[in-house]
Amino acid sequence: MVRAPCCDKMGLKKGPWSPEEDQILISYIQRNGHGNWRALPKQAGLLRCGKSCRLRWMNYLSPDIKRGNFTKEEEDTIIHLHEKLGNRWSAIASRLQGRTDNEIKNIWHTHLKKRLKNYQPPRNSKRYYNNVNSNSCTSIQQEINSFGHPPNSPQISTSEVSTVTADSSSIITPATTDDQKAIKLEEIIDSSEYFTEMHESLWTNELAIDDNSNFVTVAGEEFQSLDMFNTTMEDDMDFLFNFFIRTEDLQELPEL
DNA sequence: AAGCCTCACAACCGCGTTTTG
DNA sequence: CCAAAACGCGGTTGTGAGGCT
Repeated sequence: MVRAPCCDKMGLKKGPWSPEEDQILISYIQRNGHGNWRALPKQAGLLRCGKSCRLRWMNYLSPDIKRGNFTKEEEDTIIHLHEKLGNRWSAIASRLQGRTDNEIKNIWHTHLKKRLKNYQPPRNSKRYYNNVNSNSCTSIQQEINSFGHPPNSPQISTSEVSTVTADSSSIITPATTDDQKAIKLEEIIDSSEYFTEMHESLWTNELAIDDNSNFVTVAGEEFQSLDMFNTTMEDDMDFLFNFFIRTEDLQELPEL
């Protein structure tokens, strides 16, 4: 592959964008879209390379971008997804509405890495999930909505509350008992399609899925196996439970 | 007040992948 | 099918702002 000459070799401008340049780029894209980044700067009258224009638009000017500080919930999600996906910043960004890969990469290097630096997850961490705060509930719901969710199943709503039924759709219900907030995982995905077996057991104040004791979660006890899940769902369940564990762990992380 | 240091983040660079002719 | 062009990603750097001495 032949490398395109870099901007300075073509006499193009580099460095920070001026408000005037921003305005030209915004106006042009609003009028014409951005079908061809290579051709865009010339057509728009910008002395920038297409790559620079694309980056400026994608990372800063696009109206889809959410500005402002990351919430604790977003940070927790990033930490979890990084654990799951590694440095695949764009994949992480795709699961955080309005955040760019560059932004996530930056916040990882400047904030979150430090936050994790002195933290070692407990060995043999207990795979129970209890006493989770409501923000985490929301995070989990967002995660499940955006990850591994079967195409036809409904999205999870924070306000949804239900009881288990044989054909219930995926619902995670934040259940509050006194000061405790816990997750009651009632049924994640339609059992007939995504689970080889799904017992209709019901828990409150703990995350638990029962499969005739093959896979049991009780506060203080570890999960035992994922054998109950069929292969199409296994990765997603692995993700889900890792997330529960991580979220639990994260509650012990020091604040910045 | 000045100089130095640290931090945050926008932007660049190089390379792999995908698209196009 | 192939080469060139374009795109997109992740690592890295440059720079301005703010804090500290």
